[in-house]
Amino acid sequence: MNVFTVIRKQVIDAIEAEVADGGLPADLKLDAITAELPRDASHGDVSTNAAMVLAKPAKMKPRDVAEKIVARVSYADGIISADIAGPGFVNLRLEPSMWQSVVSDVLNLGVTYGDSELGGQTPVNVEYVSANPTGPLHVGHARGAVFGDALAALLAKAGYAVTKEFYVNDAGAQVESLARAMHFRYLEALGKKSAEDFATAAEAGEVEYAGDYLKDAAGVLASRDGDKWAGLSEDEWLVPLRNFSIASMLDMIREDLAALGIAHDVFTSERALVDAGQVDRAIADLEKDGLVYTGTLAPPKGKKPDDWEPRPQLLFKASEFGDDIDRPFKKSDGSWTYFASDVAYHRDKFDRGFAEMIDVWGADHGGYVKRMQAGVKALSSDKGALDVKICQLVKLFDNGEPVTMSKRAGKFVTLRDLIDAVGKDVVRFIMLTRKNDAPLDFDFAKVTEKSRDNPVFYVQYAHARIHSVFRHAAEVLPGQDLSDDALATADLSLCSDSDELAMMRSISLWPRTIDAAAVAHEPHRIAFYLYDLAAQLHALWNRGNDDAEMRFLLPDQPERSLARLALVRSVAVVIASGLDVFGVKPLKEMR
RNA sequence: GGACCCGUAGCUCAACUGGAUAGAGCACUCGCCUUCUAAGCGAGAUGUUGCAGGUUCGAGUCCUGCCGGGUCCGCCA
Repeated sequence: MNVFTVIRKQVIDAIEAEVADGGLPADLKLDAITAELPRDASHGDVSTNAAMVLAKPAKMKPRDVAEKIVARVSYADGIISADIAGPGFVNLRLEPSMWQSVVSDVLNLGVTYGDSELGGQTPVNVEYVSANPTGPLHVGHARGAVFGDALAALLAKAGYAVTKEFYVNDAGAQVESLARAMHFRYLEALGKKSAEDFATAAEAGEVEYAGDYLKDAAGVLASRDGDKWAGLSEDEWLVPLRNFSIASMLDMIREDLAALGIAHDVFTSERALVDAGQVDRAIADLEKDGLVYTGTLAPPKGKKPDDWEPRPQLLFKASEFGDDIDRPFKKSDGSWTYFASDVAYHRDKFDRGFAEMIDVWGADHGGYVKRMQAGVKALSSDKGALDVKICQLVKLFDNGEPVTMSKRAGKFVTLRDLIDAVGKDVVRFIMLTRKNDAPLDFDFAKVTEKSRDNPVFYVQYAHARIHSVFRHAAEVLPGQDLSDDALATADLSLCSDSDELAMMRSISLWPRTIDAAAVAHEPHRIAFYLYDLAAQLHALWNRGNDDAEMRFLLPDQPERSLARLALVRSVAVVIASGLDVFGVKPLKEMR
């Protein structure tokens, strides 16, 4: 049960009863009516905008509508009083039991409290990471990885049937460069080339992917195949070594992801799509719809490439679907562009039953969003929807000092470095403390600091404190059953302090926080919610320092203690539930 | 030149997607530990929400135009 939906229902019942009696016109649209916690507690428990929303269509003054609502809703179950405020808000004061009952709901449901039916098990495909299989994951990938994973968990909690997908870009020229670098490392492993040779070649730009990470894989290849590939021409070794390289890089990426607690459901290979003729088919279908033609693009204004020359190309009418210009499907050599195979890939997702798709991309792909959405509209006859979440850059600091990384030297801060430095859970939580489209500062010193301005610590500390209470409770209340089932039957009417009721209100916001975050595709809202919840818990805790009567454990008042234990236990459950969406383990102890 | 993102307190960020007097942390001052973790809590004040218009009962939020910052801009994925 959700307090807000219950109250909203009662407001709507009141309006419908009034309509039936002729006090309000029929056919009013009730969708925009809300029931929410007012920002200011003096405005009551729940506030509704119904009168203001209905005033215009009903051709009445907001306050007149409000009076009609108040007259009826005042007598509804659980409502003590209703009054009109400001421009026409109806403020409701609820029976404390309305909030108190939330506690037992939470204890009965456990971490499934907050699960919703919002999604109706609609299939949603969340594609994230999708890093090129050419090296280990780095910091930039970490944010998209965590974001996508948390978004997937969030949508699952909100009742969607989520598939987590990784798109493997294994068809372009970059994997051939990878194969060449692998071959070089392989010769090095056999002792036929030296590290100096490699450095020279890398310096001259003859070998890309100069990082050391290929060495291990090359060693594996050398011990498996001996010098089998050493005397052959590139034509002979390129394909097998390419396949070997991709496979070993993917293994490495999967291990990196596993270290972050991430496991995708589906890996889709670009090359497999191309080989299966899916690109040809997808483009042919668009051609049938008259959306493909051969033409010449105008050069970009203002910043013209030096080697610009007009060329006729196979183009997609992206501009008919909201993009700025039409986009090329074929390169001048006649091969497909990356965009063409990406269209085929999204067509493939759509055909697999995903009308709702979410792609998580890095900041440098911002300019690609419109064309991909245009592509999805075209290939799905406007039945598919693609939301693209762009994750902005992560700026690394150590105690306020920027951490520089040079990708050139093959030395960038890897995902592993991050995890080794601060731990998986800290990485995950911090990456979710900002909106995806805002840049994020990640300070190695700060994220491990034990203070209020480190949100991970602060939330975990609240959880640990609650567990600490329970460790003591066993001594203070010997023989009491402190299980969730038992606490769910505690007499919560003994928790009637205004701070305790406020705590319950916050707990009751959890389901709607989930829904709102899921609809907006914004997992970061959970981080802020948890932070606020933790702050309230810490505040309530400290009430006990000032006033012994407010301590959770009162040896001479077992009933009241049990009620308070039920309350704080439900806070712990909600925190655990939120951290669960983030893939973070709640801590029972911080010492 | 164009497209996309961002612009809120000295700094870092919120604001329940159009609601009431725009809120937190940091920094600064003062106060709170014989008892559940003081790694915490309480009190104290800061704003022309970049600027100018528009839409309506009501705008930080939506629309238009400027200003400033970032990212990107045919055959790289």
